[in-house]
Amino acid sequence: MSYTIGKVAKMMGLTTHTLRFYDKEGLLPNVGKTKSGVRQFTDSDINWLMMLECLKSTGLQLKDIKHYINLLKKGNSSLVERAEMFKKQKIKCQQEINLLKQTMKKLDFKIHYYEEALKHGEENVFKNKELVRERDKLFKLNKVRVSK
Amino acid sequence: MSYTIGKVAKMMGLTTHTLRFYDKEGLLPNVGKTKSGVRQFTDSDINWLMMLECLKSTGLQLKDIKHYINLLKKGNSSLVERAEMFKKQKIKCQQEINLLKQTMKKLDFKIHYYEEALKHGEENVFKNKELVRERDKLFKLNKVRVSK
DNA sequence: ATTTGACTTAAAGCGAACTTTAGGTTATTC
DNA sequence: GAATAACCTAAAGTTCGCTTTAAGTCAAAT
Repeated sequence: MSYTIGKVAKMMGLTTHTLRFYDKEGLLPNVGKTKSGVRQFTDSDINWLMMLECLKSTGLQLKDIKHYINLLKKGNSSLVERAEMFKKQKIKCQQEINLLKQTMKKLDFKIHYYEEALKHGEENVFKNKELVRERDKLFKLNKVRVSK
Repeated sequence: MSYTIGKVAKMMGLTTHTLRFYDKEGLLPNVGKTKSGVRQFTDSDINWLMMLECLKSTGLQLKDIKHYINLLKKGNSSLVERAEMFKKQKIKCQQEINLLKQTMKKLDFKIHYYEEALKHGEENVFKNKELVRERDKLFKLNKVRVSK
């Protein structure tokens, strides 16, 4: 069984343009072509595409994935480096999550602020001392030190 | 008290280039200039810059922040829209976090995979049925339906 | 007085991941 | 057999948030 680029695009939720772009970038090794140049995707190409999507979803950049392809081609001798790749990526991912959690807190504050503003008028919001404390805790940039 | 662009850059951990860029983009309303054209930042400009950094950290794009500036200028009548802005942003942020948590699981799987591969050889990893199940659970793209 | 360093504008460049355009060939369907 | 749909390559364009470059003015220090 083989699939045209259009079929594959639909299957994967990508555009044909994106698939050709990936091919051009060397992210689709092994995709064959007919004599007239039409790409023929096999099931194994589809499987690789699924893997590619998964790697993307782990936050890897396309160039990282290309590097990963090269590591795969090296076989056994690249096992350690491949493992390292994912460990590093996990750390980055966790940091990202921590940052977003901080961000959530700031957004909650802003939302709280606007609730109060709608209830009591914007000019009265910071008469609520609790809100002032909350703001100061969340929004002071600790790197900033305004020394005269 | 007023500060030159260089001082402010140091204070805020930005470059002078970035500050001029923000100014050009209309993200720094109210920054004055000397007759010779040199920017003079006041404490209130610094405070606004801190707010700007905070807004950025909530995941807003510069154009959103610009829009927010316009809303601020409108005063009271924009309260509801400003509130909406942050509520929407919170939803986006939560979705992002959920995605990254999924990503973490995938990375954990990959790391687990490579631990096993280093212990028992890559060709033997999927003799461990538990790992196979784990893989299938995490890495099946549900949007993909390879129909004939 | 001249050199150094900080400031200015305007415009081009960058990196990531595509997307769009242009111009053309092939395959299918009525 | 002719229209239409799907494919092809190559290259330029897009968006975002800066960064870099170029060419110059201005102010302070030696």
